[in-house]
Amino acid sequence: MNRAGPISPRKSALAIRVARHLSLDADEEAALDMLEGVPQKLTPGEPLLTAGDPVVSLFVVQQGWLHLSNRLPDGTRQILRFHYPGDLIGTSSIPWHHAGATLTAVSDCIVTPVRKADLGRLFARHGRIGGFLYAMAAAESVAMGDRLTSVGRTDALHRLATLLLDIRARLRSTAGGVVDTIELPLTQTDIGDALGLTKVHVNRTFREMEERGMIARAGKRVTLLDDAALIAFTGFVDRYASIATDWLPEDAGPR
Amino acid sequence: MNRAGPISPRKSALAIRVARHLSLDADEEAALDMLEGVPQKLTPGEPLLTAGDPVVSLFVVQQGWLHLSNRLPDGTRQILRFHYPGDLIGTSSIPWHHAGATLTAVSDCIVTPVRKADLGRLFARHGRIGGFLYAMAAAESVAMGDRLTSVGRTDALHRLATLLLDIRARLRSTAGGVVDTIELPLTQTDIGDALGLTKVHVNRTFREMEERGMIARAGKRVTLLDDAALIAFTGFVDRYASIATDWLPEDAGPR
DNA sequence: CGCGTAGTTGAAGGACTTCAACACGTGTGG
DNA sequence: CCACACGTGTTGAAGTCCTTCAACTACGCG
Repeated sequence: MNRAGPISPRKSALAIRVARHLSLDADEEAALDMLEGVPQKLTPGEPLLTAGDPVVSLFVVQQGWLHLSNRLPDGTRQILRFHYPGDLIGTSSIPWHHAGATLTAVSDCIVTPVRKADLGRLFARHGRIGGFLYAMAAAESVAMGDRLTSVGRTDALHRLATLLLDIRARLRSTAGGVVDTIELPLTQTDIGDALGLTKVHVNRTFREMEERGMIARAGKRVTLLDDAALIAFTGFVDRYASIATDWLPEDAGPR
Repeated sequence: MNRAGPISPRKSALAIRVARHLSLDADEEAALDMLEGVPQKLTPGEPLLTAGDPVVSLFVVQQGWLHLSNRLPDGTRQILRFHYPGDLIGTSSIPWHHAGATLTAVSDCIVTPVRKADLGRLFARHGRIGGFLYAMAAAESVAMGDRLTSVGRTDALHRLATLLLDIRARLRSTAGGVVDTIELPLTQTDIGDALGLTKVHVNRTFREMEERGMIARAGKRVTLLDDAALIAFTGFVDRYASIATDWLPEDAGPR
């Protein structure tokens, strides 16, 4: 359960994220440091967890992108969300003993396992951290609601524009600085599976965005040309910009 | 913050649900009993929380249905999920100071407020309960993923069939017994907003389900005629049947 | 160089929407 | 007590956005 010292001397991306939102005492910090297991590498397209698999561990994304997806009996797929460094993933298997959906690496990834029982102890002993994880989950749930709204109620142009803004917002919040060019490791098929469209129509929609001067493309690189216009066009709201923790007690209190 | 004794002497639907999954000690039980405020009534169509409103309290559903929705600039609406007795709602406002989406009563409802700061204390002091709430949120998130998959990747017939099975499953898990006739308080416009369809097409789809012998209708009452066939048709999975808590410590431990 | 995957484009078809009208029930005020 | 308004449900006809099918091109890698 300890992290392998020589391999990864750095702090976990999750610990960093928690610490950015919550001032931790020594106990809490130690608990977070003990939480994750040995880092594990994934290559693009490699599944980490398949729906139905028995699960004893969740994972923390340290590097790279993954996506969470469902597959229907007829083989079609729906991508539910993308995950980035600092995300706790596999949470769809918490309420059951088997995975509720499939996790797949999009790019080269490094993830660290978190045993469910260890997460349980973290919740029981360091509930403020549990509260923060709850807030993170709530934010992701709202973001998924935005996606559902986009897929259920808008046309292809709006869906794609929203997705690009969403990805850009996530990259900004992890990369730190301002990003306006996105290096997309996704295929157009992937994008279609996220938006509820065919790859053919994704392609046509990209072209239309280009013709309208909304984006510029160069291979897998996409540049958003007019931020303000795109945000006005889609009504996009950045759900990751901040996570409130002022509803949690200031300190951990007596234990 | 105390429940008004004479008005509602019964246990909260949330406390009942937690106790069904977790064996609580006296401390935990007391904390749950202190959590909720004075019950509040809602009439059908009445908003409880509108996206953007400042929020200091979440709510527990004691009676009735509500739905969570987003509204787009052009006035169209997407219903994200329905909420039933025992659900903790308004969680989409936890990560922020303003509501992330709108909550509206579908039928006559009774809800009890939970102040965010009180929830924070519950997480900090009784982390096992926090863990259970986390698991509940994860299950709801998976259910929303199923809805997204349905809307993004299936036709109207599958979407409606899945929604009916989903509603039926929720009613079963709260009502206890087996239910095969559903009294729908929803308009066809509501259903369309949940499925990403127009009310016109919802109507045609109802008719087609009837013609195919999948359902029978009498006013707002819908009967599912062949369970096995419907489940096979949709690939429906009941996400509410059970919530695992064995990843949490057996007891609260020293505090 | 050849093979596989991803991207691109055209043409035809289909699922759903839009527009429009009417039916039905319920509550409300003249 | 009927007239009327209003929300909901229902149905038809026309239109549109997206899919399907089918090529063909571009790119990367053995």
